[in-house]
Amino acid sequence: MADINIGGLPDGPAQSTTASKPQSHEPIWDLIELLFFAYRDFVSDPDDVLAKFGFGRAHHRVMHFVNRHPGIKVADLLDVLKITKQSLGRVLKQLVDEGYVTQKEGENDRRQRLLYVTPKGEQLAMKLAGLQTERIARALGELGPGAHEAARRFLVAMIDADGRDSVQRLIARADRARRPRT
Amino acid sequence: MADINIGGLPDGPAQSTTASKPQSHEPIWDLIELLFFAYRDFVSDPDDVLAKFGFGRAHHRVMHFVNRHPGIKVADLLDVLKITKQSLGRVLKQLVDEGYVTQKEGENDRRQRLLYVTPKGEQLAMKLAGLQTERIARALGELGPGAHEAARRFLVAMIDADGRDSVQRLIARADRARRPRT
DNA sequence: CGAAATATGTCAACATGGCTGACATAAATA
DNA sequence: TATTTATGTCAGCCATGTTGACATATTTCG
Repeated sequence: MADINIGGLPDGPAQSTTASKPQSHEPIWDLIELLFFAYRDFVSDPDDVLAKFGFGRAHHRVMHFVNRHPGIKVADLLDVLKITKQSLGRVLKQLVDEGYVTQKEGENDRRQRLLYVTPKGEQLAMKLAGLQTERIARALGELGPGAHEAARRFLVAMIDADGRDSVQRLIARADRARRPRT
Repeated sequence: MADINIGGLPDGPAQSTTASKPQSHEPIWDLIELLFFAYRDFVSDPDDVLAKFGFGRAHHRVMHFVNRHPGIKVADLLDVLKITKQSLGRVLKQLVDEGYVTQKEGENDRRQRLLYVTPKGEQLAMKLAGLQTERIARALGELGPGAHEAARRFLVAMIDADGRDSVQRLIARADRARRPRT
């Protein structure tokens, strides 16, 4: 343990022991700031790689979700990213033009453009996911065995109540889609 | 087993039980995606308020750190935010011009511009922190009593190893600065 | 003291990635 | 057939990041 423990205090400033009361007491400074720092570093690893490809974070997000959810509809991707179709269109066009993503007509509904990564696209997506996994694995490795589950539960609880179900379904569905063996 | 997963199953797809092995096996999809979703929603609450003031996320970050670390030097703020002085200068100027932040000459070193929030600035900063605290408190409230500590440890571990110490010192220092009573 | 380093500010130009609004096309559906 | 839906696209704007060059005070060092 030693000096891990941000403030040096074993139980936070006032919230830890009163976590059940949601009144607007003192801000939960430590988690507010830690979320900022953790996320800042979390996205920084891929950024360096992406720069070499002439891509940015927007491309990363698209690549990630297309790779992870093969055959995703444009509309669903928009919903996940919560951006406009114009913003998506810009980066998606580049990814398609440069051969990282392909589009396929929907079988039932031929208006739909289902999105898939190409082998080249998958390679990049997996590379980026690998970087982020390294960081997460290192972090989890420093903590106890329950850390993965604890982190997952915390992050899920942080998501908007209404979007939470669809996010969980999305992730669950992807697990089935990407790993048919088991 | 059902297909809602995330918060449900005690041992995930493959990572939960092998969390201690840091080899680059299968990406840790769930945490990668959950970090994205959680952070996306985490910053969305303040965004709405900021929009009414004509401010954006960049202003929020500056307001936050100046409020939380009164008298912070410009150089230190740059270091924390990891942006260029030109980017900072733009938003900082607006915040100063509109009376949310003030600058004071350093006592020892008169080249320094130490940054403070005005009462008006503090009000806004606390409002924003309150929104984020609501979300965090709600999340922690849904989880067990150890959740705050677990989240803190996970987030700290996610930070770059080299920056981690300075972040922890920063947070610890701020706790002392902002709450001299105790 | 004078030179060099430091802390900050500023101008100009550019890139990325959000946004709105308007409009076009093809396919599904009522 | 008329309408709705899924998608694409053009045009322009805004926020916020970048680099590079340069200016000004002030401190520090030789």
